[in-house]
Amino acid sequence: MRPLFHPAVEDLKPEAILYALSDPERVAIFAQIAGLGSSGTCTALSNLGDRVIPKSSLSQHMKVLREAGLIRGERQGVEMRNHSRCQEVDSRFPGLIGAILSAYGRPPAATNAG
Amino acid sequence: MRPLFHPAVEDLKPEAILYALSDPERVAIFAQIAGLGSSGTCTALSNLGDRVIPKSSLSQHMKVLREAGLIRGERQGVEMRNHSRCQEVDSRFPGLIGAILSAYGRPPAATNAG
DNA sequence: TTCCATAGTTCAGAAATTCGGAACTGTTGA
DNA sequence: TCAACAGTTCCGAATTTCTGAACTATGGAA
Repeated sequence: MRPLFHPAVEDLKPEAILYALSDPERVAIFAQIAGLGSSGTCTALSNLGDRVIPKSSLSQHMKVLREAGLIRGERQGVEMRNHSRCQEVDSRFPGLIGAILSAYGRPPAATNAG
Repeated sequence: MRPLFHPAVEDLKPEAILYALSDPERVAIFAQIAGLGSSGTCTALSNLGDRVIPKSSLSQHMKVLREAGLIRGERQGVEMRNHSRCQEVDSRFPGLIGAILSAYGRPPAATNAG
């Protein structure tokens, strides 16, 4: 398995972020991770909505979020701890994540994306 | 040719807006329309970037922007006048368009999206 | 060490989407 | 009636997405 790729803050691309968050399922995942403040495992994120996301699909979703720079994933034992990169993204694109989450009716926690 | 579809403000979907603006070519088109303040024809929008967009592709792009509720197109004689729906979108999702255009390095005019 | 369970990734084929040239529609003007 | 023009629709090729199955990696038990 190849190591996970995480873009540097200066390499963040708005199109990747918008694309990643143009899928409600990914938004639910991201909002959960960002809302927790802490990390979350993939498995814990697989049944947020009205269906159970197949794990191969979930893995793809996580990859899209990761490569857009929205989350950081690091292996911890058997599982993967995912946490949001809201502050980094916000430093690069101020207000973007907040506006997006608000539009989805998922008001961001001030400490995470404000 | 079927009549153009434009969603009502209350039917705007964040996912459609983010998807539409996850393509830099569409962002360029939208920014041009929004920035003009006035309307623009499709043809005038076809060579904004570093390539000429084929007109069938351009037509698709316009459709995506239109159906996301970002622009309104109305036939005027032979051509189509397109104008932005920034204010309507902004009334529904405050700050969203501004944050997105800013992230793309296309600061929105205050009168159009603020 | 070997085996098993768990967490997540990668593979691969089917389904869906996107791209763009060619054909078409609708409007204007000669 | 015809030609020119603006934009849409069609349709086949290329790309992307989806997801079950196979695989990798880690940890714990025997």
